Amino acid sequence: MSRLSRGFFARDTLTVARALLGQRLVRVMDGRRLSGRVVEVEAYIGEDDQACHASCGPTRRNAPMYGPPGHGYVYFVYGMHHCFNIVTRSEGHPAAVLVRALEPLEGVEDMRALRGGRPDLPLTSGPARLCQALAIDRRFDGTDLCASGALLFLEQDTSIPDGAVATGPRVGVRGDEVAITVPWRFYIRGNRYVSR
DNA sequence: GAATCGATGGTCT
DNA sequence: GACCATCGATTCT
Repeated sequence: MSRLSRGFFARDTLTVARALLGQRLVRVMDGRRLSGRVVEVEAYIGEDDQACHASCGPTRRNAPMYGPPGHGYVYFVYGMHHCFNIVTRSEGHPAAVLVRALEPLEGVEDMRALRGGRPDLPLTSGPARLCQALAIDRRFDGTDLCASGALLFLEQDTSIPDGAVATGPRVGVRGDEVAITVPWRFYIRGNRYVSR
């Protein structure tokens, strides 16, 4: 199973978002692998995108978005949730892809425990849920997903044909008409693990 | 099934 | 002090 390298993430953000569908996000915890196939993502691109955290220019929080590609950008919202993004393009261009949903593959029992042991709640269908299931928090903010020895990284997995990819407006965003309507959400059509 | 609401704290002006 | 790239429970039709 080959790891996705820097060059994969250094491309145009929409290209990266589309290409991430079907790839495997892997978290190594206590020597065990927790992983899931990426089934839903959203792109946030540049200071002109009013829904992007970089829309007000560089701040302490969004600093990783301005950094090199292939790094994590993890932020804390609503006083209790984390969301995981992958930085794209090149240093100085603030853009990232939010991972919104995974299809659980490895370490399902560990994920269940991390989610509170509740059998009735979805494991990884939602940006905050997957962070909880994979124990992703701000320790991974700014970390290199391409480094050897990384505890969070991506592996090449399933190739998704164009016909199986759906797009639409991003979920839960605010901003101008463009930000609200631009179809920068990508997901695998019909996949049961896509959020909402 | 849809709509609504409370929880809870970091970040930025 | 306002604003959240959410979730889960509750309360409706």
